[in-house]
Amino acid sequence: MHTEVELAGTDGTTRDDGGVFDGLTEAQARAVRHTEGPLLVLAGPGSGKTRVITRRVAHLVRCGIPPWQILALTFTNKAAAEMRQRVLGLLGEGAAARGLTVTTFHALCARLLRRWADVAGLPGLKPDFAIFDSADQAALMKKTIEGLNLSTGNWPPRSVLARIGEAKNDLQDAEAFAARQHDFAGRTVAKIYRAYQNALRAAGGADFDDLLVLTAKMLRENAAVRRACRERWQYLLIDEYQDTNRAQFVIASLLAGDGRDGRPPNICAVGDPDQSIYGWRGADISNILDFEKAFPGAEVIALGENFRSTRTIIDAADAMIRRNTRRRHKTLFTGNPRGERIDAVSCRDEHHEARVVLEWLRARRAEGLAWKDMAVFYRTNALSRVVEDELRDAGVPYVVARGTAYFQREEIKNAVAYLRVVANPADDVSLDRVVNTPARGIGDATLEKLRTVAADRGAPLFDVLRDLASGGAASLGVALTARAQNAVTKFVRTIDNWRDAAKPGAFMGADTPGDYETGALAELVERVVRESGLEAMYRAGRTETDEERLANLAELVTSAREFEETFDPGADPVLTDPRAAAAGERRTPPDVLTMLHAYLERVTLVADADSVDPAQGAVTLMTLHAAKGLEFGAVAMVGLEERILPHARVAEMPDELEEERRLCFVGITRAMKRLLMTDARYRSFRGVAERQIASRFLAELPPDLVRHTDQSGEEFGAGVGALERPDPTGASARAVGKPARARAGGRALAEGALVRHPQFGVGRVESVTTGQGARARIRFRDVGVKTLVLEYARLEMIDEG
DNA sequence: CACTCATTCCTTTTT
DNA sequence: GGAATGAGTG
Repeated sequence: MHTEVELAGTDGTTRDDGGVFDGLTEAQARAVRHTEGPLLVLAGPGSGKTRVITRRVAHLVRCGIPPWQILALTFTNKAAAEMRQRVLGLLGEGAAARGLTVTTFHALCARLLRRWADVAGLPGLKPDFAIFDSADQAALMKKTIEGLNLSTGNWPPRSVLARIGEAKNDLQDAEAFAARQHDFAGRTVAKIYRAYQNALRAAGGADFDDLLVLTAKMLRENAAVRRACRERWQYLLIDEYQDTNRAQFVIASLLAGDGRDGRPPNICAVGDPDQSIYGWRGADISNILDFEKAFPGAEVIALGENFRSTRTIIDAADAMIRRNTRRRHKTLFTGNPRGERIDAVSCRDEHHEARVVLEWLRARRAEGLAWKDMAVFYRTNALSRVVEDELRDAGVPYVVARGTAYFQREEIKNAVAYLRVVANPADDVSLDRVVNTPARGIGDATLEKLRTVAADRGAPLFDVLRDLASGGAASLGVALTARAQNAVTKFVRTIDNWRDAAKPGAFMGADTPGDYETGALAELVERVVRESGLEAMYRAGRTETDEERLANLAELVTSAREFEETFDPGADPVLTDPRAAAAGERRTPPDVLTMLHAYLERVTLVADADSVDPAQGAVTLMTLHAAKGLEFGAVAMVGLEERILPHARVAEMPDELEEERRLCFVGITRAMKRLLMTDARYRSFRGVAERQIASRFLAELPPDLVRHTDQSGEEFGAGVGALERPDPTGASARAVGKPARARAGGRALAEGALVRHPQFGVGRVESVTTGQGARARIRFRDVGVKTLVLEYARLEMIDEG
C-alpha cells in the first residue's frame, strides 16, 4: 500500500521524530502524549480518533517501548488492518514495528486458546478446535434440541441461542445459568445449554461467544497464563470501547491488571458512548460510562471537535442525541462551514423512495461528487433490495457491503466444510454437510444407522466412518449394503489422504525437510475442491450460476494463496517468541495443518464491515451498523419510519429507544457534506403493503436545518412497479395486485409468453396458475427455471406468445 | 436414494 | 419475495 503517500497527503507530516504531534489539536496531543496509567478518550464522530490512536502507538514506540509489548484491539479485521497500515506508515515498514500486535478481540482469543487450551484446564477444548459461526451454531442447536426430544417449534433454535448467548456474554456457564432458572422455560433452556455445550465440545468446536468467555475464564483462573500475557503486553489499546461486553471487559481488565503489582494499568480505551449500537449483542455501555470506576485515577480526554461534517449536520446530530439520558455529556462542534440544509423527503412507497434516492444521488453526481463518495444506509438488510433494483436499472454502479456473503454461498460453504473436516475430523457439523455432497451414495438411511452408533459410543461420527472403512459393518453391529460400505470407505480414504498431505513435516504426501513452502495451503485447497467432486458437480450443471460457482471455488484457491503470502508468523501473538521475531530470527516454519487452521480462523471471523472498499467507483449500500467508522461526501438514509428506525422492538422494550437513536446518530454523522433522509407512507412487508408513520427522529431535528418535501401524495412513473403499487387507502391494497387472471404488466399472461424480470432477465413462461396467489413457471435465459408469484414478481411483458 | 414440487416461515442489527 | 424445510415420485 502507498502508506507514504497517504501519510503526506492526509497529515502533511514527515518522518521526523517530532512528526507524531504535527497538526494535532491540544486535546489530541494530550491523548497521544499520555503513556502511563489508564486513559479514556471520548472520541466524538469525525474527531480524528484513528489519527490519535495511530499517533499514540507510534509515540510509544518512539519513546522506546518495544513494539511487541503493545497490543491494540479492534472489533473488525478491517479496522485492525487499517490501524496496522497507518502505524506502519508512521514508523516505516522495517523493523521498527516488528512484533506489534494489532488484531480483533475474537482473533486474539482464538490464538490464546489454541496456545493454552490444553494447559489451562478448559475441559474438552482441544487446541485444534473449530470456530463455529452462526450457521454452524444454528445447525448444532437444532440437532441438540431434537436430540433432547424437544420440538424446535416450541424451542426455536435461534431464540434459544440468543438466550444462551446472553448468558455467555454475562460469563455464566451452563451450571451458573441453571442455578438461576426457576420456571419451566428457564430450566429447559438450561438443559439445552448444557447439552449444546457438550455437543459443541464433542464436535471439537467453540462458538464466537466461547472464544471470549473461555479466554476470560482462562485469564482469570490461570495465573501462569495471565502472567505470560501481562508480561508480553504492557500497553493495551482498545478501539470502539463502547461496544465491549462483559467478557471483553474482563479480558481487558485482566490484561491491564489492577496496579497492585506496582505497574499501573496501561490501558487506553477509545470510544464514544453515543455510538454504542451493539447492546443487543451484549455490549455494555456502562463499560465506557463507568470507566473511571474500573480504573481509578484514569485521565479522561474528550474530543468533541468535528473535522468531518458541515455545521448543519453536526448541529442536527447534536440536537438529536441530546435527547438520550444514558450518555456522557460532550458538546459537538465544528469549525467547518454551515453547508447545505439536510434533505428530507416523504415518499409514497418504497419504490418511489428508491427513485427519490436515485435522483438525489444523480444530482450529487452532477455537482461533481464521485459515486464512491456516496452511500445509502438502511436499518435492515431487507430494505436494500428495492434500492439495488433501482440503481441497477439506472446503470448506477453500486456495491453492497456484505462481507459474509461470499462465505455464505453454498459452494464456498461446502468447500470450507471439507477443509474443516480435514483440520478437525471430529467436526460433526461440517461432516454432516459434506459427507454426501456431492451425492456419493451415503444416504440418510445409512447415516442414520451410523449416527446411532456414534451416539451410543459418544464418539465423533468420523471415527465410526473410519472404523467401518477398516473393520466392515459387522464390527459395528449394523447392517449395511456393500454399496454403502464402499462409498463410506472411499470417502474416509479421501479425507485421510488430505490429512496425511497436511501433516507436520509432510508436503503433499512426501516428507519435506526444511521450510514451509508457500503454495502448499493453496494446493491443498485446490486438491480438496477437485477431489471432493465439488468441481465436477458444478461443472456438470451448465447454467450461469454453476459457472459462477466454479469461479467462486477458483477464487477460494486464490484467497488461500493470498493468505499464505501475507501470513506473517512474526505478527502472530503466540506462535513465535516476540523477541526472537523482533530480532528477525528464523523460526520453525508452520506446517500445512497450522496454516489451514489459521486460514479457517480468518475465513470464519470475517464481518460485513470488512468488505467495505471505498476504492471502487461505486455507491456503497450498507446497514447502519456496518456504517460505523466510515465517512462519505453524501449519504442517503432510507426507511426513516416508526417500526423500522426506531425498530418495532422498541414498542416492547422501551429501553432500546436510545440505542435506536444512537444508530440514527451514527448514520447522520457519516455524512460530510450532504444528507438525505427519506420515509415512505406505504411499505410492503412480506408482500403486504402497510401504512407507515414517519420516524420520531425526523421530528427531533431542528426544523431550520432541514428542507422537507412531501411527495407522498404525488404520482410517479408507472411501468415496472405498476403491479404492486399499493392502493392509497391501504384498505384494498391487496386487491389491486390480485387480479382473477394471471397478468404481467397489465396484460394477460399465458403459456409461451416472453417476459422480463428486473433481476432474472428475459424468460419464457412454461406454465401458469390462476386465482389466489397465481404463479408462473418461467424458464429464464440466464438463471434457469423459477416459479414466481405474479403478485410480487414485477414482470414486464415482451411478447404475449 | 435422489430429485422435484409444495408449504412454511420469515425480518433487526453481527463478531 | 425468497430460502428452508418437508412430502411425494421415479
